[in-house]
Amino acid sequence: MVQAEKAEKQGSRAGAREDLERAIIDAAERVFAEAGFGGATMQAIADRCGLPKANLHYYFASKQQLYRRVVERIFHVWLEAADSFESSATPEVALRRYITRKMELSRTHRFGSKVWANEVMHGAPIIQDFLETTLRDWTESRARVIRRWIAAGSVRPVDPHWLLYMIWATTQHYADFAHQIETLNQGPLTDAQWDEATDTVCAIILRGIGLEGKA
Amino acid sequence: MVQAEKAEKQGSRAGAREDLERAIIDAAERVFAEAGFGGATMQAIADRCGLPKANLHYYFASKQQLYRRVVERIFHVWLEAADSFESSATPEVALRRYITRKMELSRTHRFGSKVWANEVMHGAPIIQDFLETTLRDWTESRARVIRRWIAAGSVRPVDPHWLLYMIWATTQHYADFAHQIETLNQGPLTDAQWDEATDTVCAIILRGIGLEGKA
DNA sequence: GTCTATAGATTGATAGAC
DNA sequence: GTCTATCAATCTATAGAC
Repeated sequence: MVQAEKAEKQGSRAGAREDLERAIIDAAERVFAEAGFGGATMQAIADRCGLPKANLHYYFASKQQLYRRVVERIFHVWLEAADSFESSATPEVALRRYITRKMELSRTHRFGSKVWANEVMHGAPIIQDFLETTLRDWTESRARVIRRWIAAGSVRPVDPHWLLYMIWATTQHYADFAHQIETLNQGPLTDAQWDEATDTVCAIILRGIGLEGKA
Repeated sequence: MVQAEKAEKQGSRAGAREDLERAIIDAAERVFAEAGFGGATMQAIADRCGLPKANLHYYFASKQQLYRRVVERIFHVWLEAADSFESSATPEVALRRYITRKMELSRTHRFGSKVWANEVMHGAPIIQDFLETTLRDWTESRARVIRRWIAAGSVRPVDPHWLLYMIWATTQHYADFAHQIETLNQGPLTDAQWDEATDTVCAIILRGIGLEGKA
């Protein structure tokens, strides 16, 4: 049973529209990830969620509006992943939690990550406002935390931006370049390989900024 | 003067066709990088290199064939960047040279990097054969070198694949996500910032695998 | 709210004069 | 080799019956 039908069964209660919209966004996320914005067609999205093409235009005014909802969703999931920066006691725990969470999200939200990468690579024509407001604020706030760690002597002096870019790049690579990794690996990564890759990424970055062994 | 005209001036000598093809590939690289394969149009490529659209089909039978030439080019540039693995005396020098070279290429070949990322993200429909042959052989050959370093005790024990993915991800991030970085930076990175980012990436990775300070 | 049918615009590719 | 003109296919978006 396709997702749209699952959502339809719950049609009697209040959240029916939200369920159907979510089914459409799920389908759109996959299609946009696999074909890019330009290569994706409303027909392909409609087919994937089992709805006539015209219904998509009933729920979302345009292809672009549907696309924006997809990009917004992964963006907010990532923002929440960094709560560890506030809630963790030490830099070691905070960074290890953040990297581990981002690796998990690369595994579970592969398609959303790809859509985001696509959008940014093409100059962020749809979500530039997010980059300039929410993402910039978020980044500077985390950079301040890292600078406090450096001032306290627990982290070696580095520009926090290069460190954050390294964490984003490395973790998201496992989603965005999953196809290349799986080709080289001759198959999908096993649970053990995901754990090992996560441990290695944590170990290299933490040791690289002078943290490993202190935790 | 557009690139196609520059190439045309040299029309009397033997390499005229090659010059024109290169001008077309240069234009195509930019357009594919900015719009993706699906979003790119032959018209946009023709406009960028100042040729009528029909001429592109004279030199390249199809949009897909032109695209493949673009992807092949960046791929071979990257392969050459790793000669340092054979020609360098120590792991420190080899890895530092490789990372530095990859960072330079992210700055000078931004568009090629984006086209490659796009292609892989969409499942490598056009260049899957490269992934399975050339890239796999290249990767395993470098992995063997890294394992020798580990056996010799100069590098901490890590699966070489996770290390290579980290280097690829981090360096290519500066090309693929250049727009995001420049938005957060409120402008393009300066020469000093590129140097600093490169040094920081080298330092974290080398220290992370137990090399920093030995060099 | 859902569907069929189609309008209106754009695209990759080609034909044929020069 | 180069150009203009155009075909055939495909796409987004909408109109209108139910």
